[in-house]
Amino acid sequence: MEFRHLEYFIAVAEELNFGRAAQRLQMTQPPLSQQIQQLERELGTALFIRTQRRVELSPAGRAFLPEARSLLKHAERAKRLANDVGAGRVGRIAVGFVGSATYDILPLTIREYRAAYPEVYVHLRELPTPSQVESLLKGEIDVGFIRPPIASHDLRVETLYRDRAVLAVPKMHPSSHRAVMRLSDLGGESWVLLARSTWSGFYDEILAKCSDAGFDPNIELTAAEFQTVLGVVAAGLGISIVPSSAAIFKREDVVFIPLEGEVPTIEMSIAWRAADDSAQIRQFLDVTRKMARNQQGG
Amino acid sequence: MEFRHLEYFIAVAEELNFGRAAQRLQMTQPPLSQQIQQLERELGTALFIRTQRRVELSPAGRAFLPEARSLLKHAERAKRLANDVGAGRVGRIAVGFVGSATYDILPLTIREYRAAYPEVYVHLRELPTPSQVESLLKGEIDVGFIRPPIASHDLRVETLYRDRAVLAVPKMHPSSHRAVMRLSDLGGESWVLLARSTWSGFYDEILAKCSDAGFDPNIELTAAEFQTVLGVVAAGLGISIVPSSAAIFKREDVVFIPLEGEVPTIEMSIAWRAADDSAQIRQFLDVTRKMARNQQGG
DNA sequence: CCCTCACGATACGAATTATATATGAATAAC
DNA sequence: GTTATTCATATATAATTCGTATCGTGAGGG
Repeated sequence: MEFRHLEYFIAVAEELNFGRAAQRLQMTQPPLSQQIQQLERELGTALFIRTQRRVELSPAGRAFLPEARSLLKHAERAKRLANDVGAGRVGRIAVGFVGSATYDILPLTIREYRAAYPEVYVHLRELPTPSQVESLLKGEIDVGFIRPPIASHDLRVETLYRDRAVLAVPKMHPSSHRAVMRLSDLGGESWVLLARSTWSGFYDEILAKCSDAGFDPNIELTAAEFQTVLGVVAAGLGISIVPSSAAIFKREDVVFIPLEGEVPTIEMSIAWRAADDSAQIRQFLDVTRKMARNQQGG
Repeated sequence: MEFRHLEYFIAVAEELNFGRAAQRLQMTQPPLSQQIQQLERELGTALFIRTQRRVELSPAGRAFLPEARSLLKHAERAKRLANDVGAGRVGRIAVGFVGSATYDILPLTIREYRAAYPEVYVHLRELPTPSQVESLLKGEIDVGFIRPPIASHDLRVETLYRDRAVLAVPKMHPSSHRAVMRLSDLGGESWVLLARSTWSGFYDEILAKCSDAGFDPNIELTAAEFQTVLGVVAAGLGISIVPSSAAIFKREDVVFIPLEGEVPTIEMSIAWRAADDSAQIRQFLDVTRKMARNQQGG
């Protein structure tokens, strides 16, 4: 039995006339008769009673008709489902992100993506960059907002935007009134940095830039989140370098001062499996890129 | 899309290897690859990710797999249903019957048929013979226990059993002690007969036999059921002729006396549409004939 | 009563389609 | 580097569907 037989059967059952049914099916009558006979042979029962003048459904045919219809409908649904999933209109995508992505790019992207693909379930998971690399490779997440650099040939990385690094100093600090500063002025300070485990690239680069500027920073303490870093700065325990976007945590007692010259690169990137060319990923990346562009302009 | 494609897809999805799947399907690998490609083209999406070394399901394939399985199951159910209905194992049969069939043949037959075909819904309807003829022709009932004769070329009739006609007289009747009587002895009696509308053949035959016996019966009244007839006989309003099976309505005040010589034919028959050669009818007739034989023997 | 029409079944050739064989390309394992 | 494995492609063959022509059978009309 093939779907063809079901379509033929339904046509004959509705027309109760082989000739008209054949016409409707864009074919001639003899093959239609044959196909119906073939179906009846397979079912082991007659579907029609041919009374040499009119055709009518047998009890078996009457029972089979709704089944045949529902089978065709079911098949259509299955086809559309496969197509929808293939086109990324329905499904699931697991998104990893570093904490600092929640300041701007993540909520924008997720909101936009959900509006465009309401049938895709978006699973969100906050993870530091190294864990995201693992999770991507394991397939636990499909895409991740990360802080470069990462090293894996199986992953693709794309920079979304670059942020200026700015100095964060307590309001009571003697230099808090200055419009701009340079790293080389800061040799004697105590430092509060974002923990290396959260963003190793940033940490290492700050150390490298300080070294270039001729000093070895005196690191008072490290914290896992920028919010905590700023809290500690506010308490007067030291100064820090943060992305300008961290300024959304506005505080009365902290002042942000732009840095002159070579500053640490502060990039937000998105990463995904190189082997994954699914529509979901493609579409999610498109939305993300668009949001990144908009944000950079603003 | 045809069922073939679904079977092929499931095989590949389960083996995740075109070669082994082809082997399982008793075919070679190239046509299997082609058929899968054809299916993917129709669905507008890839079902597998071929990574040149291993095959895995795409998201669309993962979504489509349970649908494909359920479609095949659904098709199997539909086939079995058609076959069951065609073979008369499930379905519905509407049975008409005259009141006097409830004395013996009807309950026996229905009980036996239900035991043999528990999935066939048996619809029962009490109707006098002429109404059954109409209902059979209209298709409102499929088979009927009737009292012959009936006249219709579109119906088939088969006699199930013949009953002796016996005389029913009140206990106080002067002849109530006699072992046997003949119609010709009964010229002067008052008669209570089953209404002509209930069983015209019987009524007409009694009149004919009486005429043969040399008298014209004085019909006091007619009733629609034998039970009522016997009640009136018991009340002493007259005597009657009834099938011996009507003796199940045993009453203290009525005596049944066998008739000698030519007695009215008392037949129970079964009728069905000549055009109807459905399995249900065939099987119901078989059961009915078997019950009729058993009963006659007993 | 014969003729014609309508309708489904059958017979057979043509076209389409699925399948098999042979082969290629790419990758992983030794 | 070589071999084995695996899926894709090209071409040939087999199967099957489909179209054309025709038959058989009732029903309706003249």
